[in-house]
Amino acid sequence: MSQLKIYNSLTRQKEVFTPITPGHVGMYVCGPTVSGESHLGHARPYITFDVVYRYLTHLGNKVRYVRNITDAGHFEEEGREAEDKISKKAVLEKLEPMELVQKYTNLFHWAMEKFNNIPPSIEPTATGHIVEQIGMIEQIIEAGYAYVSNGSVYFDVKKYAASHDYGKLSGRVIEDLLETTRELEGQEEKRDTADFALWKNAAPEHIMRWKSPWGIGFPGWHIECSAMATKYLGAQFDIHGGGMDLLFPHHESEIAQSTICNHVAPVRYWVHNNMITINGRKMGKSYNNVIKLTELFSGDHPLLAKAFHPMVIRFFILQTQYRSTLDFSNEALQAAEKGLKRLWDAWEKLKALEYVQEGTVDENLDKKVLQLVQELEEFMNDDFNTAKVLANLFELVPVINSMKDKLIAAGALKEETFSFLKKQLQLYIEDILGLQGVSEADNDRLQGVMQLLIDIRKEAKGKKDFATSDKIRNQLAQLGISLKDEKGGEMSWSVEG
RNA sequence: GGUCCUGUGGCCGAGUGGCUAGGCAGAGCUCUGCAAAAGCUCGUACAGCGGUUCGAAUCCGCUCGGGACCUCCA
Repeated sequence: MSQLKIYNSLTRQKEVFTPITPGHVGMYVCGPTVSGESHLGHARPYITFDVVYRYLTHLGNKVRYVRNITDAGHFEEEGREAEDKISKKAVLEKLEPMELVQKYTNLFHWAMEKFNNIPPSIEPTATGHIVEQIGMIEQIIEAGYAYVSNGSVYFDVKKYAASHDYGKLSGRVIEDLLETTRELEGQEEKRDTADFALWKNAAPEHIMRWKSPWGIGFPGWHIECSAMATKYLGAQFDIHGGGMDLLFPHHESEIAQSTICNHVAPVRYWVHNNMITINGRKMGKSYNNVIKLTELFSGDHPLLAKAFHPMVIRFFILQTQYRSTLDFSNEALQAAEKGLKRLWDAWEKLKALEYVQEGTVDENLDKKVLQLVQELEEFMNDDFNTAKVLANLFELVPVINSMKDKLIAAGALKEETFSFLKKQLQLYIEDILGLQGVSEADNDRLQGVMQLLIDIRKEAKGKKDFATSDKIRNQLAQLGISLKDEKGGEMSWSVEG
């Protein structure tokens, strides 16, 4: 049995994964900022780390999966016009900030459920942990690595860098950071442009504001993750995940803050997913090329040829290794849609198949199937290579279909191979990859009606009354239900997306 | 400008020295009342140039292209 290896952004290589406490894994993933709707790009980390969570659990670990909700808002822009992002938007929409936060949190949860993502063990909110954040900032000040300036608190990067490696994670060179001159106003509060805010004083018009030892204000950009991760996972924990775009400054700063407070590197394995691109460009607000999840599911977007089921998105994302960029296009999504259907149909067929001892065992086939199935674990252990897992699953599809259609004798596989195949596919397709069928036919009445139509059509076909049998099939097709004749006179149907 | 990543067949995308990735689309065949599905077969791809090597998509160099981060960002 191979060992799980994870690519660690910190060391830039794959490392054997060893939890700090055997049998237990602490995992923190940067969650959404609920000042707006999630888009396709946001789907990637949550699906990626859902699979990581599922796989670690499958390996027998008790995993505490913490994913925050950023509801305190960050700055839209640094400097004079600095405004709390959430309060600013709330003014525009004439909503209470918390009403807005609730709305987008609900939408986020709804999307997560559609993706079949398992909810995290703890989903802490930034606003619910102001006390912890203030406490952490006080510790940093006491340690001498932060200073108060005009009601704000800044982390002293230069001082930290003198004794620590600031830039280790992101590959930044501290000298370059210190040299960078920016023409942003408000910088005069800082001793150095590379310093980052731990606490910001709030202008009177800010709606979201809290009391602190330094006056009325709100927490800085990076402190919430440090505070909540420390609280729920301890001073040092196993995995910290997030998008690659968070490497700097967010995660780099998290390391600095936590290291000062807890005197230990906070994270053992930093794991980062790559971006989803559209026309080769990162999907993001600043590029004006986002497709929101609600638009994706409804098809209501000029760039979309049609609506796409959340499972299709999940499958689309899992077809790529998480550290590669993934380019969006209608063509690619439609390919994913058909691929998922093919895989799922075969899986459903296998589920319904029972082992029969007939014919002789085809040793070569048996060996091939066994290998394909056994490799699934190997691929997952190789830095969660879901792309390779899916490739193997697809290689098994013709075998399953051939068994179903009796092109391969039911006994061509050894009984133990057959049951192993069934068991592992259940495990990998449903439990680990978390895939589901896209059919919306889970409706008893529809099932009954369809069975009736199938019976009538069978009778008609038996009498060579093709006019009737074609009428049933054609009219169902118009309703978006496809009826297929199978070998042996059986019929199957499915609702087309 | 600095740091880093990347360029695979019509599209998406695995793959870091020699063994068919896979999916979608396309072509042919089989099965079939027809259709669909399914099965079989096929395209023989690795930006360009040069180098290392018995052998490179895979290592090195250069050229060209794309991108990320350096600012909120999954």
